[in-house]
Amino acid sequence: MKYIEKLRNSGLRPTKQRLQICEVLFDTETTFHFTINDLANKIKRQLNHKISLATVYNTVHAFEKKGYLKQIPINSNQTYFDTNISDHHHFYDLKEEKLIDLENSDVGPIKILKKIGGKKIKSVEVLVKLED
Amino acid sequence: MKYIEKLRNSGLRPTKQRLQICEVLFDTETTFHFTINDLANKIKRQLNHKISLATVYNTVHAFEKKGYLKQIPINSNQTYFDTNISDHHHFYDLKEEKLIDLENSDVGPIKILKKIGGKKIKSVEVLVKLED
DNA sequence: CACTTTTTTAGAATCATTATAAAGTAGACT
DNA sequence: AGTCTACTTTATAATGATTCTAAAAAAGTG
Ligand SMILES: [Mn+2]
Ligand SMILES: [Mn+2]
Ligand SMILES: [Zn+2]
Ligand SMILES: [Zn+2]
Repeated sequence: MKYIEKLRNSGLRPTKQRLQICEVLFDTETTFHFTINDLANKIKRQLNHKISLATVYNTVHAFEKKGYLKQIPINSNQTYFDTNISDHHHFYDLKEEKLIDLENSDVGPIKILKKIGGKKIKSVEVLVKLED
Repeated sequence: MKYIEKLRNSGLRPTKQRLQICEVLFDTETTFHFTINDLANKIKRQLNHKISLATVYNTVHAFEKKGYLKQIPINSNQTYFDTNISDHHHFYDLKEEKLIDLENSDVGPIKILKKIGGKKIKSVEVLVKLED
């Protein structure tokens, strides 16, 4: 399996659940945005059995810490994650409550002119809210 | 009182609680970022009595809907609001878990080149995460 | 196989937020 | 002022996403 090494190299044991979650998350044509609940449903649908919700939470957080997933800063009652870990931004359609990728090339270069002493920039994320 | 008109013009009755929350929010030298809980504590401290938490929630949401407050898109277990309603952005210090204003002039102009049919851009918000 | 450590799991706990519904208040009109 | 109505406040309950717990299962090691 192609994810066994990836997990081992991250210090995560390649359990059946983690490998299955890898398939659902990463064996896809395109990247996508999801909440934990979205993912739990997708797993049940695709694999025809459920993985404990606690495991889904644990795994998503582990993958996020390892950099295999990104959290999207947005105000929602649920946390959104992204399988697209490239440097990119988002439209948020307020009516549809949907996220849409904005590639870095779709946004001009962003210059941060202000500096905070002793701190480094870890990420720059743009959220563009859309209305009708 | 200077907030009576403001509230009336928004279709909000100028109640004692709303006027007091206006004072705490807007009678300040500088703008600030807060959670509902921060605000409830600030009220108790500054006014020496408490306003029901439900009223604080109701009022903050009413003010946000009227445009007197902005919600800051950030992943936290609590929702952050901003009394600075100007077009501006934020640093988020991951270590200190603090928000810092980034004036629009501190960030170069942002060009959104991608368009979504039938949708208008309502806001463009940049979140710059800081680490040590 | 033993043994240790990590992981999974169901269910409970937490806690920010929202809903409920009864009591209070503001505004309008006699 | 008093009456009426719609809006607001409030304590409290309900909701629901997330985290915690602790016991059972699985993984890795030799
Ligand atoms: Mn969240
Ligand atoms: Mn929130
Ligand atoms: Zn994305
Ligand atoms: Zn701000």
